[in-house]
Amino acid sequence: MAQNYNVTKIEEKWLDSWEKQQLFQGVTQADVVKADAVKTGKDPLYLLFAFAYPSGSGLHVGHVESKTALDILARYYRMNNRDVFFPVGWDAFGLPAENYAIKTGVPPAETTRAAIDTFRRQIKRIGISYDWKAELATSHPGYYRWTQWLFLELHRQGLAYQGEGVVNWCPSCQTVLANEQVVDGACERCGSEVTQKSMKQWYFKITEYKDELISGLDEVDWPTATKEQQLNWIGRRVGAQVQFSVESAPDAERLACFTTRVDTIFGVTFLAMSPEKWQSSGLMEQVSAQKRDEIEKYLKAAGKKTEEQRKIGEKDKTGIDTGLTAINPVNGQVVPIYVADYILAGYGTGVVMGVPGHDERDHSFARKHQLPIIEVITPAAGAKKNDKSVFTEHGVLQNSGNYTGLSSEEAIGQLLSDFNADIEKTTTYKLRDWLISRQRYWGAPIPIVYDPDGNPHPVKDEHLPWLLPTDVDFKPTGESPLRSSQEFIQRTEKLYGKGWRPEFDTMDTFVDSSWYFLRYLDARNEQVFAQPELLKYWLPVDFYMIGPEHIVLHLLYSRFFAKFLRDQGYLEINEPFSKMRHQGMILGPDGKKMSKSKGNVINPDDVIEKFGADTLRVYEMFMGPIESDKPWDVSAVAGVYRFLNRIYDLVVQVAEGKAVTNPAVKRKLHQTIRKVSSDIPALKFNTAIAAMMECLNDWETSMRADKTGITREEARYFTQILAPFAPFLAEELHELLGGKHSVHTTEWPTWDDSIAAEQSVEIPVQINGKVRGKIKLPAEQASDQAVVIQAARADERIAAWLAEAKIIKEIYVPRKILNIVVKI
RNA sequence: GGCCCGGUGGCGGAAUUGGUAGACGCGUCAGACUUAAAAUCUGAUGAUGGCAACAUUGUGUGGGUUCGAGUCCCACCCGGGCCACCA
Repeated sequence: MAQNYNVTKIEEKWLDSWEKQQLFQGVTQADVVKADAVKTGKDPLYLLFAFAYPSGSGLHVGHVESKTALDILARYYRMNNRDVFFPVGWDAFGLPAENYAIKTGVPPAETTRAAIDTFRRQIKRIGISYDWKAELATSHPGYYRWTQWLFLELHRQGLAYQGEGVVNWCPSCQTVLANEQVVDGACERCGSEVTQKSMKQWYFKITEYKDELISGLDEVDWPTATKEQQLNWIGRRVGAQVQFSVESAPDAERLACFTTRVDTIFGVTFLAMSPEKWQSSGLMEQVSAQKRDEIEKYLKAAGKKTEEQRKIGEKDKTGIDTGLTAINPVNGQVVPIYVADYILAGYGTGVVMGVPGHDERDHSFARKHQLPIIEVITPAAGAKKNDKSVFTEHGVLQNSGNYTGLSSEEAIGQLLSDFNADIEKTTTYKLRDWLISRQRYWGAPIPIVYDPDGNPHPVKDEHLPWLLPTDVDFKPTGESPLRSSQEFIQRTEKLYGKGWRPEFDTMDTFVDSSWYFLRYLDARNEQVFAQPELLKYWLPVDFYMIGPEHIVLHLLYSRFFAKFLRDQGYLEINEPFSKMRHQGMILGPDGKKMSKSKGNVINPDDVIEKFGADTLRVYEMFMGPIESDKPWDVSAVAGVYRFLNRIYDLVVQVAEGKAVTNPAVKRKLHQTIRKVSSDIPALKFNTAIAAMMECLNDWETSMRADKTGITREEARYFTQILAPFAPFLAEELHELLGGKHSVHTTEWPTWDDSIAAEQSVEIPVQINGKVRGKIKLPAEQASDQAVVIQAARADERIAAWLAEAKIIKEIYVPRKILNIVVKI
């Protein structure tokens, strides 16, 4: 009877053998690649997995899922004669290692190295066919030397600049955060409340590419949701800027308001300025002395508010009347000017025309401050009214002078042309420049030095890599840890002169992780970040698998770098990632997100120990569609293990000889090859596995019945289509069946449609859309409608249904269904 | 509040994109083997009624289009994710 095959022994045997053969390695050597490309004429394929942060807890089942999925593609395409590049690396800089260092004093370099070693061992153990020769880690000087080079390139082009500004400050991490890293007013990483602080920081001018970052999305095959989120983040809005002059100070600069709804301009009953805008406007001078105190008080209170409190303010819109008034350029209406903290400083102009009739925020502000509310838009005829008190959609203008009766769209166009001195078409964006300075240790040092007068200068090329010092105190002080390094300061003075100081901040780790896919192509090159020939040969990335958590930032930044490098002549592509998909999350057996505190974590090592890596891989691929979230099912894993054991059992029987082809099983095999061959490129791994299971079931049944099934050669096809999924078992079985070389270097089997074709067809027969019977016909007769109808009428059950009825219509969809429409 | 996914047996999920709903796997039940258990094998398994053939019903809800709807259209309900005082 079937005995479990010795998983551990087999898997370890092949691990060893593959390692010795250096299977799948070495493709990144420039000369090899060029020679290969010319000689073989192979079609290059770049498969990319979003590299991981090597956390101390090691590989989890989620990693296994996405890595296996890509590995299946890599193996499949190699067998289909594509030149596959499938690299691996580590997003090794980052906070967890530094926080650990703060706690224990163990340098991040050490913990990171240990973590990488663990990951590497685990990844090899599950048989991922990475090209290890291209392995990289962002914390390695050989890598961050080029991160620094990239910074300097941007600097040279004026796209890396220093700016003083109010920044998000995380008091717990003791660092500045990018806007993108602030979630609901809290630090994305540690959850502490973020405060505001004014500092001098380095920025990358990503806004330079804002329009191209939008239009480029048309070129790529990405999930629409991802594109939407990118668009949402860039936040392009077309609207108008309306100039309001200040009535009480005719000489003062006019106030520009951004609005997407100029059509509501007759409904303006006040102007509102953000506190920040007010402070920089100089309007305070125009205000009476007693008002001034009140306003100062308000500004102070607003400045103290945290993001969280501002949110609560959604319901309670505070603000203060400045006593100043402005003139509506369209109708000359005089309206009061308020300072209100619900106005965002960073969006539009920081001044808003208040239209309480048609904007919910303005509405609640107006009610609180007893300002008039004018209705100037009504729903268009036929349009549905929603029951909200404030009508915020487009409609038809009312109480709007000459414009009354126009639609919103018409009015916007008219106003823009009638008032071109005061109303100007404008586009605004939410996207801000990227703040990259971090007051942290474990990151790439910003390659800038300051002269004794405090002016920044780029670190000279010959001084790269601008090494991260090691003699630092990790304890957070609110200042950059690099300040505590004697070596760092001495180095700077030695190389640049007395009184020179290095930049003490390091770069946001997103900088490291947003160009690694370029470095993979030539990871050991010390002259350039990658040779042009290699970049040209491999780019763009053909398929990128990435977790949904990196949708916005990582992709935006990577695209920005690619476009920048293209403009500098290094790349020829517009978009770095042609096709992208996201893997779903593997949930615990309880259907909840895995977490240590819930105790529902599945450890891949345990599964490997019990069932082997093949079972782990096949199970994870069988769970369901790759992009959806799915819970772990402990007993279903055993089902996959049974499946693999049954394959082993059958193949051993075949290898022992005496196997004869059973035409039905052979047909099934060809159908299965066809199905698996189309499912893999479509990422439908679960149905590919189901098809192999079906094939095995037929094969097994036939073997049991009369010792027939498929021959040794045909069984080898089966091991070949199994190989991407279960590389260890497939290799073992292939050898058992007398395969000369590794199954992974064989050519993908082809199927024969004529063998795969079914000989007889079963056609369901419906009466009025309900299946009442089935008829079986030889395949060649099934396309003849007359024959099919005749056969259907001859069928006993159908005849009974037709006896009392009058046939109205017969619809035959060849080989699929016959529907007889009758009247009873 | 906006946008994006999704809702199919006891469970994970299939369904040639408008053509037999429930492939495949898990679980459950019954049986074989066993002193027994595990493992393995065989069969059954959406629900309701029936000894059975079979009938009715069934893909979140209510309508619609169609010879035919899980699939398309309209309205709604529920769950998940992302964004959100963005004017």
